[in-house]
Amino acid sequence: MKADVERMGEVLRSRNLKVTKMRRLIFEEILASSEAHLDAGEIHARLRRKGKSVSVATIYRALRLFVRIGLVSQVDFGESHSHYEREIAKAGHGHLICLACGRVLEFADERMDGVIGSIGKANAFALDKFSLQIFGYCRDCKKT
Amino acid sequence: MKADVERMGEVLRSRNLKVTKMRRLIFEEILASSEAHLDAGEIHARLRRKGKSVSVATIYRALRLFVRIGLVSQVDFGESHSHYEREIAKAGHGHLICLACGRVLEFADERMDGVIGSIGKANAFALDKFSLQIFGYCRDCKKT
DNA sequence: TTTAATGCAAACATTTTGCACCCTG
DNA sequence: CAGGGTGCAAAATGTTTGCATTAAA
Repeated sequence: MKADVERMGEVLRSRNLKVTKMRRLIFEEILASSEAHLDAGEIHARLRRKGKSVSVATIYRALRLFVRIGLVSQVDFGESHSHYEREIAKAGHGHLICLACGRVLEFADERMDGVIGSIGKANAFALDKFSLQIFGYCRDCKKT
Repeated sequence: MKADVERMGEVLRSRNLKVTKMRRLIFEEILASSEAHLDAGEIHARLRRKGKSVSVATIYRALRLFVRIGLVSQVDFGESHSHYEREIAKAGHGHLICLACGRVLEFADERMDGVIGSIGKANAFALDKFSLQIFGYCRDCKKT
């Protein structure tokens, strides 16, 4: 986690971008709540609760930047806003979203990469990334 | 296509919903431009161009309804708004999105369903649907 | 006729921008 | 101290809602 923040510094410096207090706070918040798949509003609320007041504009600017330089990835769970998580290298990584309680589970299945690679090849696409959301009902919710 | 519109009528009637002129126009527009993966604004613009003025509220209400009753599916290409396409039964259906020109290609790969089914099982999820977007550069754009 | 659907405009939610000021490098 | 970063508030998007009116069944 501390190492991640240091890496953030390196990545920023290597691009002549500044390592500011706000960027550190925002990035740390994403790391600290990796389970939660935070959205911009939630990041704002959590920082505020800790007495760190950061303007929403700064949060959105930082998030966009983090995504652009590959520190964070932007994910969509079928809502009207995006969520953000630390960029994960794991192969075949995606999310299972419960339609009842909203819970989000991560998964990683190496078979995905193979299938997606061949889909790309079949369509003459140079692949960059993919985004897979699986919707259903989680263990607890499917009972009811 | 005409058959599809009739099916729309049946589905609506079976739920005591009304088969209105506006709903027909909106649904026909989605069918007619199935390649285009229209968004709400585009549907509004196309209908207006044809001299059919439909309020945006009606378009959004119809789209939400169509999605709810399974006539249309809502897809997300990483933009700030949704696109809509006729609900497609094809197994393992997803989209390839070109990061340069924005072109959207559909694909269907039966292997996907197997992989996704086993991911669901492994996580005790009762699957409902999935959404897969693959981002990259299309044949034309990857050259440059 | 009765009930759902529509249009309009206002309200909302999310994200972006312009600009004066501030801080990191 | 130069140039990027921040805050604020206003604007831009995208979508939803309340309410009076219209049109299916």
